Amino acid sequence: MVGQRVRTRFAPSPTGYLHVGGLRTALYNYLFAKKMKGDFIIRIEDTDQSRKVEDAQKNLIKTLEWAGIIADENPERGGNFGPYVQSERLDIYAQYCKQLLNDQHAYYCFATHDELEENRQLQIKQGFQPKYNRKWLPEEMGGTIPASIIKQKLKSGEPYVIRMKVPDYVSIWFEDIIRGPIEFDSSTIDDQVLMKSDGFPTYHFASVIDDHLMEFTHIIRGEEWLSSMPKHLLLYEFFGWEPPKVAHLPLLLNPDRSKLSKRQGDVAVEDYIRKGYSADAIVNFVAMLGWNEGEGSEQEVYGMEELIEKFSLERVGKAGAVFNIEKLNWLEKQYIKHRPTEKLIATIKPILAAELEQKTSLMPLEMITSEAYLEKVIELMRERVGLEHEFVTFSTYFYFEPESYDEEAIKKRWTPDTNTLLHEFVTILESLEEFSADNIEMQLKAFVEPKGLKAAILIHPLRILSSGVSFGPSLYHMLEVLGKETVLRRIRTGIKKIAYLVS
RNA sequence: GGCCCCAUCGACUAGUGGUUAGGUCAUCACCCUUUCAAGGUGGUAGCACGGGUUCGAAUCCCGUUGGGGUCACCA
Repeated sequence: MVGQRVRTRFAPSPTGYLHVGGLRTALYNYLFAKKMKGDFIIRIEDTDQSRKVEDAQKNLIKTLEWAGIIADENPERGGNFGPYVQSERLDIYAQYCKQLLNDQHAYYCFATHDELEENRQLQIKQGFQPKYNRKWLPEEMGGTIPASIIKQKLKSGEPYVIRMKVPDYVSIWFEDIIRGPIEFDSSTIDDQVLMKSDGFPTYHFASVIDDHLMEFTHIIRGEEWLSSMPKHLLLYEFFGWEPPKVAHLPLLLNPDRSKLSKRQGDVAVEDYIRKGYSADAIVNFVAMLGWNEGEGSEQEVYGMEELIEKFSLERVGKAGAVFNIEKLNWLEKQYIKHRPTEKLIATIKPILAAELEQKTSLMPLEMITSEAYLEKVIELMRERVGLEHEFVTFSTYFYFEPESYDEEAIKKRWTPDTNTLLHEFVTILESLEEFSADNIEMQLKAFVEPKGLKAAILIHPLRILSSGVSFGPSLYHMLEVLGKETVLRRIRTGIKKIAYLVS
């Protein structure tokens, strides 16, 4: 064990989307492995055939890679410890199960579902803990069923499961990297089913076998697995294997402190991708939910490389953390603020292209789709958007004519003289040789000051007419970017369109 | 309910016996300002409770309360 190359795993079941909690588990496994110059592996736990979802495995891997979490070994890429899909390892589990049977650490159980349920209800009614009653424990293991009966049942092809025999009244102790020493009494543990009647192993059995065979040195998983730890440890003991080190991560919580779930917001990483969050922000955010650098650090923004460099399991907290979307939003803004313009352009382009398929623009297409133009939009909007797609969706007026005008703002900003002033100023704008921000500002002030008026008297109406809304970047710069032709057109048609409001 | 885990501002957290309990998000006020942002300054706000241990506890121990997880032929 000492000096061994670190190997960690993320072992999701392919039942659908990637949960943000799963993303964090995968992240921590990845960070730890990379920090230790080891390997991170993805294994698919598809031992429940009924819950298997088509394409889920592909999607899981794809989403993880989107986040920058690249596995060294996975079902698609392969590796020296494959197969990495449990349904392809059935013969392996059968073989180890046989060993347990031979060693009398496991036994056949022919109880039916109804029988088990009945037993369970009875125990609950009597105030006992629901627990398998060991009806099928064979004589030679201390039970009542003679070997001959078992043999006969087997021969007749009756369905059965195989259960592990949990020793009575032994203390099971282990050291969790995050939580410290934890102790369980074996009498509280049920005789866990190892092999289901369909021939598939249960999670507990398959994961122990695989974790050993795949030579993982550290198991990092959610706290919901903490209480099944003793079963796993017993299995390691039965086989005479050295268990890996374990770390149980605190849960991610809803705002009401219950386990993070659907119904109270989005839990799928895919939901956040769809909304437009970037991998940088999501990874950064999720990493900080339960881990911090400590030592008085006040840093909030971390890139993947930096996380790898600074991550440590010892600094993972024990208490659950609420998934607070506001902080995510803030982080996203931080990233947008510092993201290279070229990168932003690359993500905006297809979004704009899609918009242009839906709506027609009166502006020259070559112009508004050019990188030079997008760069100017980004310059003006960078500190005003919360998500990348908002360079298009929150800034539509840079590409499309206003569809409506903020009526509230019009009522507030229009005086009886506004239209007259506007008409006069449009003529001035039209005569401008150089349609630059400085020039527009100069002209506007020169126009307004002799009249004893403030610039604001025209600034607001100009903004509303040319953008439709009352907020946005510096007016002069916005007009410059829009261009003379567009600005003149919008003011002229705008005045007509809002006439009903200001007559 | 049994077992297990957890507990510092509304949220994420720093803190490992002696601090005016620090930072970030959110929130409030002010400044900047043509708007909206961004930025700046300042403020409100926290050690769940009760016992110990100690000269001294957010920090260590016990209990209480509260929250969470888990008790399947699901993972």
